[in-house]
Amino acid sequence: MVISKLKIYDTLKKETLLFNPIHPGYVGMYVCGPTVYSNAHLGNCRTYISFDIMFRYLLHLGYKVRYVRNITDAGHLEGDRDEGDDKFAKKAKLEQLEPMEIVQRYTVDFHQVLAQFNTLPPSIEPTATGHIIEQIEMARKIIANGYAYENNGTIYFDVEKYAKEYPYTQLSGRNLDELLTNTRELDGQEEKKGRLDFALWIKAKPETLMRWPSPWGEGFPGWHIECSAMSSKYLGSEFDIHGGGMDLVPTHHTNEIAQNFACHQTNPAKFWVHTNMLTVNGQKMSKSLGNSFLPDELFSGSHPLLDKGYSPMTVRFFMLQAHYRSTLDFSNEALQASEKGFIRLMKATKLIDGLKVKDATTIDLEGLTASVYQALNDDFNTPVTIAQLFEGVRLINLLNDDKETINAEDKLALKKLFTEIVFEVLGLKEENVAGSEKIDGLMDVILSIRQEAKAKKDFSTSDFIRDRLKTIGFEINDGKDSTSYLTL
RNA sequence: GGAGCCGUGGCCGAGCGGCUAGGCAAAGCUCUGCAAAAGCUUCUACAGCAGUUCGAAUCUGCUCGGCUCCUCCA
Repeated sequence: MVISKLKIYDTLKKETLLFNPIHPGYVGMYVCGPTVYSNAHLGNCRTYISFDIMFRYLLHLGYKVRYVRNITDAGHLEGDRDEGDDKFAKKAKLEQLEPMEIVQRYTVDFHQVLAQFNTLPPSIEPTATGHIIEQIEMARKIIANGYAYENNGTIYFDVEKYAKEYPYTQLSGRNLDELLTNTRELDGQEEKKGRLDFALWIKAKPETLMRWPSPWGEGFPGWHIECSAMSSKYLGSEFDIHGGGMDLVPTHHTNEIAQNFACHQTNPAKFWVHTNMLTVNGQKMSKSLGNSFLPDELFSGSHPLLDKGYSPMTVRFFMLQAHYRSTLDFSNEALQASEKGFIRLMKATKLIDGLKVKDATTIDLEGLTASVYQALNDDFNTPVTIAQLFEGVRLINLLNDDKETINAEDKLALKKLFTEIVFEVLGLKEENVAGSEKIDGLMDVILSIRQEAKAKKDFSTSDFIRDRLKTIGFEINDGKDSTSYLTL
């Protein structure tokens, strides 16, 4: 195991602290997953790619990680008014489908999209509908502990009572009094005692499609309770990392912490980790603003704001060139720059195997390795990690041009560094893998014909071959005594 | 209205008291039949104003501009 001095920023304490797992060698991580009532857009993907990096790096450091990411497939209301249809029922009525057909469709879509971005599947992916009993049980405990009350079949969390004993607004940094006075007056909330109270369990109306029996009659769970119930079930009442998008801080995660304290008297997570938003022209990408990109529109280039399509790995690389806690602006120019940079990185990575071995090493491999790990240990700073890798790219190219030398042992270490960081930790992979034996053979034939033409100074033929190959994705590079090709 | 974040060279984006970020683009050079690739070199910036400091992109205050949250949102 690499000696880790990993530091992570905790939203609750508002500082970057040394990470030491609660149980040495083991890490429990919970990330709020998607509500599967529509297609995942790129902003959603950014969050899950960010947590994928954390998952991968923790695994790389040798931890046994249990990564739990839920699927919200019930109980998420439109407008959080604690009444009316949930998002699935609404969409189901619209499309004349069963709510669970909606859930299935978008769960499959979510998995396909994330697989294209080469994210690892979580260890456990629990659903809200599969944990109704746990949610009811948790609501009962919170009632028994005195922090929730029933009104006509609906259970509300008593925020004002809770806030007298616990720092309810600690995560968001808000002032409770201002929240109480500034919160908007919403319709249909006269059943609540306090205006900040939120529902743990909601009574079903006659037309409600998704409903379950409970001690308080038929109903369905509130949104926030599912994460509290499922994280407690699979990771215990205290675990290492709880993550999600920054937009979950003021409501969802604030309420989750409140539920956990009210039930278990504990803050569930040692580190609260939040990813920043993906923006388009400076504005948050979101469905309601109508500026969201679907991954497929990006890959194919069919979105009106794009000049061309970009591959999943280009997009992943693009996202990793910004830190997860910064906003990242999405544009053609930025994507194009990333595309070229990514190709350069992959080309150099492929060159390592063919480097000539000498007696001595003239590059500072130790320094390079140390700076790469230093960057990753600094709150998963992938942009700096990549900057260091490009220093390595320069060195690889110098080695390839015989301007520096490397011995056998260091060549292995260089190979290990690039393989582990580029592929395992950053989760990048080669695309357009051609290199089959038949293609190699075919290219040998074509290149030898071109070589003959060059020898006869028939440059129009040799250039024709080179240009045509370029248009179909083969880059021809004439070396001193040999010619190589790369697939782009 | 309240809470908070941000404004870095042509573009993207790190840094967060002194030390080269990096990628892309542009220019020059080396190499080459010409290219490409690669290497080297150049462009050395921190919204504005004032202050703290031996020293500020980095700390403080104000101004301007943008964004997020307070309503579902990753």
